[in-house]
Amino acid sequence: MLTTRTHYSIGELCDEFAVTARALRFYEDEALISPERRGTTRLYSERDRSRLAWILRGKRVGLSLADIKELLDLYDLGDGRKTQRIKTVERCQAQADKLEQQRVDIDATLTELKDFIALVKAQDQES
Amino acid sequence: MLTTRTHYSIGELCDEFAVTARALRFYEDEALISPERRGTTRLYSERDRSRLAWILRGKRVGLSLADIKELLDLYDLGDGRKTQRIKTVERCQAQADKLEQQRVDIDATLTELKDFIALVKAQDQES
DNA sequence: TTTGACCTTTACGTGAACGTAAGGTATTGA
DNA sequence: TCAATACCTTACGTTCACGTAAAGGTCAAA
Repeated sequence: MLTTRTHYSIGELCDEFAVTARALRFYEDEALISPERRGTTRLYSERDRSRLAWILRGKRVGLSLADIKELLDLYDLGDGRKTQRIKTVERCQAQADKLEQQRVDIDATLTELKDFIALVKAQDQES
Repeated sequence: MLTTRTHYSIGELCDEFAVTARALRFYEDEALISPERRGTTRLYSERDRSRLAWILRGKRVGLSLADIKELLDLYDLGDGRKTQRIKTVERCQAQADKLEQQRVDIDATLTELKDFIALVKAQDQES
């Protein structure tokens, strides 16, 4: 039976995700993760681990920690009153729109970069 | 004859691209743009204008000003000795790889965001 | 001529996201 | 028993990308 680990030390997560312990503690200060403690030592659960993965992916696409926290909180709530659900959808949609625009920009930049690379490589051949 | 303007004041570029004059002067300090001067006043050419557009798109995809400067400089050079061309291709390829990864991350995040939005909207109907 | 709209420089301030000591605790293997 | 290893907290330092005065120059319209 291929079972997943239930707990990770801070060092293990650091190795797995290539982040520093300082960063993980900082995320905790900012209330993005809340690992348990055994004494003073942090014990990260599987859920903490996947939240961390989400955080890091959020960072890679350029979201601020504040944005990431907001989205994680919205996921956590998931429900709530109707007025709040409307706000939830609005905020998520706004982030989604930003990401769509980013995709367009990335595609344009990639096209230019690749064209330029091809150009320089061509010069390489002709010499 | 639909001709393009040849010069822009700092204020005009600020309006067009929705950036502050402080930002434009900062980019100049960092050697990303070098507008001419009429007296002390900056005169941006069409080329400066398109460089600015490039800079801002670079920022939107998460490049640092240092990265952007490097790429702009590489574009400017365009040629050079063979050893340098190799480095040029390497650096460009590295940035391109980073952007490809970012696309993947954006797609994943977008999928999750949209699924979540759909979920919350569905809850909205059922109440 | 003076008001207002622009432009300039110099220089200190700011928020985000950690880095980096400095010093202490707890467990573990030689 | 002693040293290494891994964890902890507190707190000041750092980089990036500008923001924000403060103080002033230039030019056109009223």
